Amino acid sequence: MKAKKNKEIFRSTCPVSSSLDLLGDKWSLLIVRELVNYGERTFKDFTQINEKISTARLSDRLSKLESLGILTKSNHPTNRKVFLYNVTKKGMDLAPIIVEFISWGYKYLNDHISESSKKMAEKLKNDRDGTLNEIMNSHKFKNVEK
Amino acid sequence: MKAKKNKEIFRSTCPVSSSLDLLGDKWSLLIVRELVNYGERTFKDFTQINEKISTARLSDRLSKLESLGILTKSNHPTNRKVFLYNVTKKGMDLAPIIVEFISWGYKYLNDHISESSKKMAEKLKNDRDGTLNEIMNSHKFKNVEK
DNA sequence: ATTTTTACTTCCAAATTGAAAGCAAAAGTA
DNA sequence: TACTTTTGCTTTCAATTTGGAAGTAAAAAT
Repeated sequence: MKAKKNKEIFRSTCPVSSSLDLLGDKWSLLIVRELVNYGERTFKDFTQINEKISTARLSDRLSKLESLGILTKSNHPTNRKVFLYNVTKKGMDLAPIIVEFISWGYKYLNDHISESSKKMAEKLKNDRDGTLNEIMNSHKFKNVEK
Repeated sequence: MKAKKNKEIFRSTCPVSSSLDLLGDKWSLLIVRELVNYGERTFKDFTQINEKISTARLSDRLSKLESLGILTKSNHPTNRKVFLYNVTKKGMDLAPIIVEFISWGYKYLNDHISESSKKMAEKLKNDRDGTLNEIMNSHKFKNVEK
Protein backbone atom coordinates (compact mmCIF):
# COMPACT_ATOMS: atom_id res chain seq x y z
CA MET A 1 0.00 0.00 0.00
CA LYS A 2 1.11 3.50 -0.82
CA ALA A 3 1.35 5.48 2.40
CA LYS A 4 0.38 9.08 1.84
CA LYS A 5 3.40 10.88 3.11
CA ASN A 6 2.76 14.58 3.07
CA LYS A 7 -0.34 15.67 4.84
CA GLU A 8 1.10 19.16 4.48
CA ILE A 9 4.25 18.73 6.50
CA PHE A 10 5.48 22.17 5.53
CA ARG A 11 3.71 25.39 6.39
CA SER A 12 5.57 27.41 3.77
CA THR A 13 8.67 27.50 1.56
CA CYS A 14 10.73 29.30 4.19
CA PRO A 15 13.79 27.29 5.27
CA VAL A 16 13.35 28.37 8.88
CA SER A 17 9.74 27.25 9.17
CA SER A 18 10.42 24.13 7.11
CA SER A 19 13.33 23.09 9.32
CA LEU A 20 11.13 23.72 12.33
CA ASP A 21 8.37 21.64 10.76
CA LEU A 22 10.81 18.71 10.85
CA LEU A 23 12.66 19.38 14.08
CA GLY A 24 10.66 21.92 16.04
CA ASP A 25 9.10 19.67 18.64
CA LYS A 26 10.01 19.38 22.28
CA TRP A 27 12.60 16.62 21.88
CA SER A 28 14.21 16.26 18.45
CA LEU A 29 16.99 18.80 18.93
CA LEU A 30 17.80 17.44 22.38
CA ILE A 31 18.24 13.97 20.94
CA VAL A 32 20.55 15.45 18.32
CA ARG A 33 22.40 17.35 21.04
CA GLU A 34 23.03 14.03 22.82
CA LEU A 35 24.46 12.50 19.65
CA VAL A 36 26.55 15.58 18.88
CA ASN A 37 27.96 15.46 22.41
CA TYR A 38 28.54 11.73 22.73
CA GLY A 39 28.60 10.35 19.21
CA GLU A 40 26.86 7.05 19.87
CA ARG A 41 24.01 6.28 22.22
CA THR A 42 21.61 3.50 23.16
CA PHE A 43 17.91 3.79 23.90
CA LYS A 44 18.70 3.55 27.58
CA ASP A 45 21.26 6.35 27.38
CA PHE A 46 18.56 8.65 26.02
CA THR A 47 16.14 7.70 28.79
CA GLN A 48 18.74 8.90 31.29
CA ILE A 49 19.18 12.48 30.07
CA ASN A 50 18.35 15.15 32.63
CA GLU A 51 15.28 16.35 30.77
CA LYS A 52 13.47 13.03 31.31
CA ILE A 53 11.84 11.99 28.09
CA SER A 54 9.19 9.30 28.28
CA THR A 55 9.96 6.05 26.47
CA ALA A 56 6.88 6.45 24.27
CA ARG A 57 8.06 9.83 23.08
CA LEU A 58 11.66 8.70 22.72
CA SER A 59 10.59 5.81 20.57
CA ASP A 60 8.56 8.14 18.33
CA ARG A 61 11.35 10.62 17.91
CA LEU A 62 14.09 8.09 17.23
CA SER A 63 12.18 6.50 14.37
CA LYS A 64 11.21 9.90 13.00
CA LEU A 65 14.83 11.11 13.10
CA GLU A 66 15.96 7.86 11.53
CA SER A 67 13.46 8.26 8.70
CA LEU A 68 14.68 11.83 8.20
CA GLY A 69 18.24 10.55 7.86
CA ILE A 70 19.46 12.46 10.88
CA LEU A 71 20.53 9.37 12.77
CA THR A 72 21.12 5.70 12.06
CA LYS A 73 20.14 2.64 14.08
CA SER A 74 22.36 -0.42 14.09
CA ASN A 75 23.01 -3.56 16.07
CA HIS A 76 25.30 -3.78 19.01
CA PRO A 77 28.27 -5.98 18.07
CA THR A 78 27.73 -8.48 20.89
CA ASN A 79 24.42 -7.77 22.60
CA ARG A 80 21.51 -8.45 20.29
CA LYS A 81 19.03 -6.68 22.54
CA VAL A 82 20.80 -3.33 22.33
CA PHE A 83 20.74 -0.91 19.40
CA LEU A 84 23.25 1.80 18.63
CA TYR A 85 22.15 5.21 17.48
CA ASN A 86 24.63 7.33 15.57
CA VAL A 87 24.41 10.79 14.10
CA THR A 88 24.72 11.25 10.33
CA LYS A 89 26.30 14.18 8.48
CA LYS A 90 22.82 15.65 8.09
CA GLY A 91 22.38 15.41 11.85
CA MET A 92 25.84 16.73 12.64
CA ASP A 93 25.10 19.71 10.41
CA LEU A 94 22.60 20.75 13.07
CA ALA A 95 25.54 21.43 15.41
CA PRO A 96 25.72 25.13 14.41
CA ILE A 97 22.11 25.56 15.50
CA ILE A 98 22.76 23.82 18.80
CA VAL A 99 25.84 25.92 19.34
CA GLU A 100 23.92 29.16 18.80
CA PHE A 101 21.33 28.02 21.32
CA ILE A 102 24.17 27.46 23.79
CA SER A 103 25.47 30.98 23.22
CA TRP A 104 22.06 32.61 23.52
CA GLY A 105 21.22 30.60 26.63
CA TYR A 106 24.55 31.50 28.18
CA LYS A 107 23.95 35.18 27.58
CA TYR A 108 20.33 35.38 28.71
CA LEU A 109 19.81 32.47 31.09
CA ASN A 110 23.21 32.62 32.70
CA ASP A 111 22.19 32.19 36.32
CA HIS A 112 20.14 29.14 35.48
CA ILE A 113 22.58 27.00 33.51
CA SER A 114 25.21 24.53 34.71
CA GLU A 115 28.90 25.27 35.15
CA SER A 116 29.95 22.80 32.48
CA SER A 117 27.65 24.47 29.94
CA LYS A 118 29.14 27.82 30.87
CA LYS A 119 32.61 26.54 30.09
CA MET A 120 31.52 25.38 26.67
CA ALA A 121 29.73 28.68 26.05
CA GLU A 122 32.84 30.65 27.00
CA LYS A 123 34.93 28.56 24.67
CA LEU A 124 32.46 29.33 21.91
CA LYS A 125 32.57 33.00 22.74
CA ASN A 126 36.36 33.08 22.45
CA ASP A 127 36.55 31.11 19.25
CA ARG A 128 33.24 30.19 17.72
CA ASP A 129 34.51 28.75 14.47
CA GLY A 130 37.33 26.74 16.01
CA THR A 131 35.13 25.32 18.73
CA LEU A 132 32.39 24.42 16.29
CA ASN A 133 34.93 22.75 14.06
CA GLU A 134 36.22 20.76 16.99
CA ILE A 135 32.71 19.62 17.86
CA MET A 136 31.90 18.65 14.31
CA ASN A 137 35.05 16.57 13.99
CA SER A 138 34.87 14.93 17.39
CA HIS A 139 32.83 11.94 16.23
CA LYS A 140 32.72 9.75 13.23
CA PHE A 141 29.24 9.67 11.86
CA LYS A 142 27.55 6.94 9.97
CA ASN A 143 25.57 7.63 6.88
CA VAL A 144 22.57 5.95 5.49
CA GLU A 145 23.64 3.57 2.76
CA LYS A 146 21.86 3.66 -0.50
CA MET B 1 -2.29 38.07 44.64
CA LYS B 2 1.08 36.53 44.04
CA ALA B 3 0.99 34.58 40.80
CA LYS B 4 3.18 31.52 41.00
CA LYS B 5 5.40 31.97 38.01
CA ASN B 6 7.54 28.90 37.57
CA LYS B 7 5.65 25.69 37.41
CA GLU B 8 8.94 24.13 36.32
CA ILE B 9 9.52 26.06 33.11
CA PHE B 10 12.93 24.49 32.68
CA ARG B 11 13.54 20.80 32.16
CA SER B 12 17.22 21.03 33.06
CA THR B 13 20.18 23.41 33.41
CA CYS B 14 21.27 22.87 29.81
CA PRO B 15 21.23 26.12 27.79
CA VAL B 16 19.91 24.33 24.72
CA SER B 17 16.94 22.76 26.48
CA SER B 18 16.33 25.92 28.51
CA SER B 19 16.28 28.13 25.42
CA LEU B 20 13.92 25.65 23.81
CA ASP B 21 11.73 25.73 26.91
CA LEU B 22 11.23 29.43 26.21
CA LEU B 23 11.18 29.48 22.43
CA GLY B 24 10.67 25.92 21.26
CA ASP B 25 7.05 26.05 20.23
CA LYS B 26 5.62 26.15 16.74
CA TRP B 27 5.54 29.93 16.38
CA SER B 28 7.93 31.92 18.58
CA LEU B 29 10.95 31.75 16.31
CA LEU B 30 8.86 32.59 13.27
CA ILE B 31 7.58 35.71 14.95
CA VAL B 32 11.17 36.64 15.74
CA ARG B 33 12.15 35.88 12.14
CA GLU B 34 9.50 38.38 10.99
CA LEU B 35 10.91 41.07 13.27
CA VAL B 36 14.48 40.31 12.27
CA ASN B 37 13.49 40.59 8.62
CA TYR B 38 11.27 43.65 8.80
CA GLY B 39 12.13 45.44 12.01
CA GLU B 40 8.67 46.60 12.99
CA ARG B 41 5.33 44.87 12.58
CA THR B 42 1.70 45.17 13.51
CA PHE B 43 -0.65 42.43 14.66
CA LYS B 44 -2.15 42.37 11.20
CA ASP B 45 1.26 41.99 9.55
CA PHE B 46 1.83 38.83 11.58
CA THR B 47 -1.55 37.41 10.61
CA GLN B 48 -0.50 37.69 6.97
CA ILE B 49 2.66 35.60 7.07
CA ASN B 50 2.66 32.57 4.76
CA GLU B 51 2.54 30.09 7.59
CA LYS B 52 -0.92 31.25 8.70
CA ILE B 53 -0.94 31.63 12.45
CA SER B 54 -4.34 31.88 14.14
CA THR B 55 -5.08 35.10 15.94
CA ALA B 56 -5.53 33.26 19.22
CA ARG B 57 -2.08 31.78 18.99
CA LEU B 58 -0.52 35.00 17.75
CA SER B 59 -1.96 36.87 20.67
CA ASP B 60 -0.53 34.26 23.10
CA ARG B 61 2.91 34.34 21.57
CA LEU B 62 3.20 38.11 21.32
CA SER B 63 2.45 38.61 24.99
CA LYS B 64 4.76 35.77 25.95
CA LEU B 65 7.59 37.18 23.84
CA GLU B 66 6.94 40.62 25.28
CA SER B 67 7.12 39.28 28.82
CA LEU B 68 10.38 37.53 27.93
CA GLY B 69 11.82 40.85 26.73
CA ILE B 70 12.27 39.61 23.18
CA LEU B 71 9.98 42.21 21.69
CA THR B 72 8.30 45.45 22.73
CA LYS B 73 4.77 46.65 22.11
CA SER B 74 4.09 50.34 21.62
CA ASN B 75 1.47 52.69 20.26
CA HIS B 76 1.22 53.75 16.69
CA PRO B 77 2.00 57.49 16.46
CA THR B 78 -1.33 58.43 14.89
CA ASN B 79 -3.65 55.39 14.92
CA ARG B 80 -4.63 54.47 18.45
CA LYS B 81 -6.05 51.13 17.41
CA VAL B 82 -2.76 49.84 16.01
CA PHE B 83 0.22 48.60 18.02
CA LEU B 84 3.81 48.39 16.89
CA TYR B 85 5.93 45.39 17.72
CA ASN B 86 9.69 45.80 17.69
CA VAL B 87 12.52 43.41 18.37
CA THR B 88 14.85 44.01 21.31
CA LYS B 89 18.57 43.23 21.52
CA LYS B 90 17.66 39.99 23.27
CA GLY B 91 15.42 39.11 20.36
CA MET B 92 17.90 40.21 17.73
CA ASP B 93 20.48 37.97 19.38
CA LEU B 94 18.37 35.08 18.14
CA ALA B 95 19.37 36.00 14.58
CA PRO B 96 22.35 33.59 14.61
CA ILE B 97 19.98 30.72 15.37
CA ILE B 98 17.62 31.76 12.60
CA VAL B 99 20.51 32.09 10.21
CA GLU B 100 21.73 28.56 10.97
CA PHE B 101 18.24 27.24 10.33
CA ILE B 102 18.33 28.98 6.95
CA SER B 103 21.65 27.33 6.10
CA TRP B 104 20.55 23.87 7.21
CA GLY B 105 17.25 24.19 5.37
CA TYR B 106 19.00 25.37 2.24
CA LYS B 107 21.32 22.38 2.30
CA TYR B 108 18.76 19.69 3.10
CA LEU B 109 15.43 21.01 1.90
CA ASN B 110 16.72 22.79 -1.16
CA ASP B 111 14.06 21.72 -3.64
CA HIS B 112 11.32 22.82 -1.30
CA ILE B 113 12.35 26.37 -0.44
CA SER B 114 11.72 29.65 -2.24
CA GLU B 115 14.15 31.38 -4.58
CA SER B 116 14.48 34.41 -2.34
CA SER B 117 15.44 32.19 0.61
CA LYS B 118 18.01 30.49 -1.56
CA LYS B 119 19.61 33.82 -2.36
CA MET B 120 19.89 34.67 1.30
CA ALA B 121 21.28 31.21 2.05
CA GLU B 122 23.90 31.57 -0.67
CA LYS B 123 24.93 34.92 0.68
CA LEU B 124 25.32 33.32 4.10
CA LYS B 125 27.33 30.50 2.61
CA ASN B 126 29.76 32.93 0.98
CA ASP B 127 30.18 35.15 4.00
CA ARG B 128 28.40 34.01 7.10
CA ASP B 129 29.82 36.56 9.51
CA GLY B 130 29.42 39.53 7.22
CA THR B 131 25.88 38.64 6.28
CA LEU B 132 24.89 38.02 9.87
CA ASN B 133 26.40 41.34 10.84
CA GLU B 134 24.44 43.05 8.13
CA ILE B 135 21.21 41.46 9.33
CA MET B 136 21.85 42.37 12.92
CA ASN B 137 22.51 46.01 12.07
CA SER B 138 19.68 46.42 9.60
CA HIS B 139 17.14 47.56 12.19
CA LYS B 140 17.15 49.69 15.21
CA PHE B 141 15.73 47.78 18.09
CA LYS B 142 13.92 49.08 21.06
CA ASN B 143 14.73 47.91 24.50
CA VAL B 144 12.55 47.53 27.50
CA GLU B 145 12.95 50.53 29.72
CA LYS B 146 13.57 49.96 33.35
C1' DA C 1 15.67 -22.15 35.74
C1' DT C 2 14.76 -17.70 37.32
C1' DT C 3 15.58 -12.88 37.46
C1' DT C 4 16.94 -8.77 35.33
C1' DT C 5 17.71 -5.76 31.50
C1' DT C 6 16.58 -3.58 27.24
C1' DA C 7 13.83 -1.61 23.99
C1' DC C 8 10.12 -0.97 23.13
C1' DT C 9 4.22 -0.62 22.87
C1' DT C 10 -0.24 0.53 24.77
C1' DC C 11 -3.26 3.35 27.06
C1' DC C 12 -5.30 7.44 28.54
C1' DA C 13 -5.38 12.00 30.84
C1' DA C 14 -3.44 16.57 30.33
C1' DA C 15 -1.65 20.23 27.68
C1' DT C 16 -1.15 22.60 23.37
C1' DT C 17 -2.75 24.05 18.98
C1' DG C 18 -6.00 25.29 14.98
C1' DA C 19 -10.04 27.15 13.17
C1' DA C 20 -13.93 29.73 13.41
C1' DA C 21 -16.76 33.08 15.40
C1' DG C 22 -17.56 36.97 18.21
C1' DC C 23 -16.60 41.63 19.97
C1' DA C 24 -15.59 46.47 21.26
C1' DA C 25 -13.27 50.53 20.22
C1' DA C 26 -11.26 53.38 16.85
C1' DA C 27 -10.92 54.89 12.09
C1' DG C 28 -12.69 55.72 7.65
C1' DT C 29 -16.56 56.99 4.62
C1' DA C 30 -21.06 59.25 3.11
C1' DT D 1 -23.65 62.56 12.01
C1' DA D 2 -24.68 57.82 11.00
C1' DC D 3 -22.91 53.71 9.08
C1' DT D 4 -19.33 50.55 7.70
C1' DT D 5 -14.90 48.76 8.02
C1' DT D 6 -10.64 47.78 10.28
C1' DT D 7 -7.83 46.32 14.02
C1' DG D 8 -6.53 43.74 17.75
C1' DC D 9 -7.87 41.07 20.20
C1' DT D 10 -10.95 37.01 23.25
C1' DT D 11 -13.80 32.93 23.44
C1' DT D 12 -14.91 28.41 22.34
C1' DC D 13 -14.14 23.86 21.27
C1' DA D 14 -12.38 20.02 18.42
C1' DA D 15 -8.06 17.96 16.98
C1' DT D 16 -3.39 16.95 17.77
C1' DT D 17 0.58 16.29 20.67
C1' DT D 18 2.66 15.12 24.92
C1' DG D 19 3.44 12.92 29.66
C1' DG D 20 3.31 9.24 32.69
C1' DA D 21 2.45 4.87 34.07
C1' DA D 22 2.04 0.17 33.14
C1' DG D 23 2.74 -3.75 30.33
C1' DT D 24 5.41 -6.94 27.18
C1' DA D 25 8.60 -9.99 24.76
C1' DA D 26 13.05 -11.37 23.79
C1' DA D 27 17.72 -11.60 25.20
C1' DA D 28 21.22 -11.53 28.82
C1' DA D 29 22.86 -12.34 33.29
C1' DT D 30 22.87 -15.06 37.46
